[in-house]
Amino acid sequence: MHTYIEDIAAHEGAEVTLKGWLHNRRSSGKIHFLILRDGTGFIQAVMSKAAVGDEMFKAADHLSQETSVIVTGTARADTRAPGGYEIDVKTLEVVGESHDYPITPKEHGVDYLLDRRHLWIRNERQQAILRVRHEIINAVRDFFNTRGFILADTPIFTPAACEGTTTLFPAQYFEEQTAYLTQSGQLYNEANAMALGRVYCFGPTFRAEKSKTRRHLTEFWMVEPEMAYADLNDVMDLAEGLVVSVVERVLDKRRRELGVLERDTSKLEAVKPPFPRMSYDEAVKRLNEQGLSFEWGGDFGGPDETMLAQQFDRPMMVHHFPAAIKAFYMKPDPARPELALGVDVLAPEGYGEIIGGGERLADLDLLVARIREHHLPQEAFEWYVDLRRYGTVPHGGFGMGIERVVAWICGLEHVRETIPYPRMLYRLYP
RNA sequence: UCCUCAGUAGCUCAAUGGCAGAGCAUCCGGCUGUUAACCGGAGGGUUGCUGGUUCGAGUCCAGCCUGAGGAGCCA
Repeated sequence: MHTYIEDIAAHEGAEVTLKGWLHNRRSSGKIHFLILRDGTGFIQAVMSKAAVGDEMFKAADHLSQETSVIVTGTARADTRAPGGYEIDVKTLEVVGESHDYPITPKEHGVDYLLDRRHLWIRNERQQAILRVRHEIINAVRDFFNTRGFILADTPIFTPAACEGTTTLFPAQYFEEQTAYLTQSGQLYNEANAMALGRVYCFGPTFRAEKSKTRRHLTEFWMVEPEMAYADLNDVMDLAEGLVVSVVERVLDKRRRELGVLERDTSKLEAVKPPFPRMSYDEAVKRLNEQGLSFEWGGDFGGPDETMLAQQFDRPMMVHHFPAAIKAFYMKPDPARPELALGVDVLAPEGYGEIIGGGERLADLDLLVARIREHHLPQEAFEWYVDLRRYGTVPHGGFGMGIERVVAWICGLEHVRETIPYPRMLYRLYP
């Protein structure tokens, strides 16, 4: 049995064994300060020459960064310790040596760190981010699971594009057929919703876009809920509830990690319902009032999204987009067919779009016409069209990009730090 | 794909067209309360690559390579 650092408070005054790695070391002539980490936290182990004797003290002289060690000693409360506790070392055993660890306590460039991502994640800050990511994913799953949604995952190998526009990663599929890595579970989700009522899928998504920005990865994780018998308002209510629930959960369970990241939590505490909801028409008007010349009919760029979101202290929604800039499966507004019943959720503080979705096109004839207009091969979509042939109903849902949500909640500059091994244009290692 | 910027010691960065430097890391020595500990010493260089201008190029010019930020596209 050994003790995890996160549980140290329960062992005050007792002798404990910690198993971990040496994170850093400071030394004086007759006293060593060894910073240990074990994946659950960091703690300072104090080794005095008088307590352990010359031999063990000298052996600890040359312990280097990331040496794996087993330390036994007494847990002691100490106001000088950042975590409130220290260990007075009785014995120390080296499990595995570490020489010339490449990530030193000083600064490093992003490229250098990404080439050593497998080691970079040992860093306290990176650990905090990955813990928040874990909490966000759990919060998302709990949100849907406690509301009657069924997890029904969609395939990663797909026969054709879900949305004709973006580029796909091809893969050889047995003999003569090419498969593509999924760029959205959307279409399969609709079929699943017709079977199970309310569903969600949660998995990796692949986009072969040559995007080179702080908001893009080629491989990212997306959660996509879909509801039968739902309209645009139901979709917006669901998106709002999800975001509020996730932020509350992180504030509740991961305060310590947000502190490590120096996140201004007052910005997150402001994330309360209701979120402002604004039509595309209104958004265009606002942009022009703010001095950005934006023409009706275009899609928002980064600066446009930032300008819109900056006017509020919580996420905002833009709905009723021009149909021309949205996917073929979006339902047109019956009152104004040039508009699509889609919605985007924009995160505050300039983080941009975190959710995109809306009400789907449920009418058979119109869907077939749209597939033709978009020059998509109808044979590949016959199964999807079937959903309109056999008991079609109003339905809708959305997709939420996990990495963008993590970046926003953690207050990060770039989504590359939000996933253990980011895949980007020009980056496939490690 | 386009635009902008960057590339010098293991790492982070200095160096007016004129001797290649500092901090950290590593190694040696000192220190019983350090918090990216501190103090003293040592080793460490094909200045991304190729060519050009010049008495002389890390520095100026051209091309290429690699990366970053942004655009487009999207979550």
